[in-house]
Amino acid sequence: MGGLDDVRGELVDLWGRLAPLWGVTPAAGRVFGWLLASSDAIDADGLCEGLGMSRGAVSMACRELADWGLVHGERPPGTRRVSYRPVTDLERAARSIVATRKRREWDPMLQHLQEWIPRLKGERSAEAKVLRERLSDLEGLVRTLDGLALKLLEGGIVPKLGLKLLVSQAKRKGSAPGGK
Amino acid sequence: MGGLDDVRGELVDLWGRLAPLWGVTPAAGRVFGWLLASSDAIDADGLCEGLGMSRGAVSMACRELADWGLVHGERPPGTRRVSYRPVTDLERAARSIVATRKRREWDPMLQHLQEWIPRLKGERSAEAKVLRERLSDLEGLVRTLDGLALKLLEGGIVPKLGLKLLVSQAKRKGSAPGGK
DNA sequence: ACCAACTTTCAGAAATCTCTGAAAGTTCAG
DNA sequence: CTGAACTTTCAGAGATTTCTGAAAGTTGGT
Repeated sequence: MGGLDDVRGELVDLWGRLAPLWGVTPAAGRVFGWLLASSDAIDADGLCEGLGMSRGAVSMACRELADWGLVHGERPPGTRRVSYRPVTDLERAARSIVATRKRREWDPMLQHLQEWIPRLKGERSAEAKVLRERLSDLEGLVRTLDGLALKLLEGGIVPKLGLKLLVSQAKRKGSAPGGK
Repeated sequence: MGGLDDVRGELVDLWGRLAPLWGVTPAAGRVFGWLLASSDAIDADGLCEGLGMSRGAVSMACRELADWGLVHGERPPGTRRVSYRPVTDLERAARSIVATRKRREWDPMLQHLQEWIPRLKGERSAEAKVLRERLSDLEGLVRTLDGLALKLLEGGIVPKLGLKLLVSQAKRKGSAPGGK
């Protein structure tokens, strides 16, 4: 009673609210939160009941989470029922998120920039000149961030060694999560 | 007349679609795109006309962009009309975005984690134990990412070469990350 | 091949987010 | 202080996203 259920509820709630900021639907966020708080794999019925969601919503959410690489479905031999478990290797999970966002955000951006800049080459107006410059700057920035993302993806998210260093530095500088 | 207007239109469109992925409303994204393509500052009327948006929407969008630190309003002396200009220092703009997202996403996450973990201390169940472990892992990851964000914020975001340094140094065993 | 056990799909309902337009508020010149 | 010139606010309209629930589709055992 008490503690565990309360914390689980708040966790589900927080993930439900934060998820959209990450391009994940609220339902998927809630499901993931619930799975995090379970020691065993859970099947669709369990999720429906636990979260008060419909069958369809659970199905959609699980599929979405599987697409993001955040959960795995498993079918115990002898049954037809799929149970879900969250990926507990957080490093891997974070990597899938970065990869997906890169594909959805940076890649189309770069693609368009590369097409737009040449199309402005002919224009003489001041407007065109300014835009051309700004787009070039933007391209530089996006390439830089893209490179950073790639680094993270390849090198196992900022190899733990370096990580600890960064973290301890961050702590020293007092970056306490501020008020509400 | 072709090129410039076409590119501007596509730019406005792309930013309108990408903006929500960044927690920015579509309207604000479109306004920013339009401003990027103008060599001069533009006032609310100009934006209404150029983008076909209502007065209220333009006002909201400009306020939002100002909150993110992506545009500045300026009032030429002798008039009451505010004109807007995009921040062209992209490094600074990117920094505002990171700072805002950190505040909205990581900080509340950490705050909750720090509160939840102690509340599970009393529980004996296997569920509670698993959850406690997972939350601790999560805290570690969030702290790591948070530290990385701070690094970017403090250290003039991505001095293009510096970045590579940061990352490659992180890989190198034992040596402290350079920088300041 | 057939059935029972599950899962997925999808049209319409519901909830949420965004925009409009006009009224109210603010600011400055005179 | 007053009025003109702008900006901000906000209730309701409109658009978009998300959820439900039942029907259709799969799958594995027999």
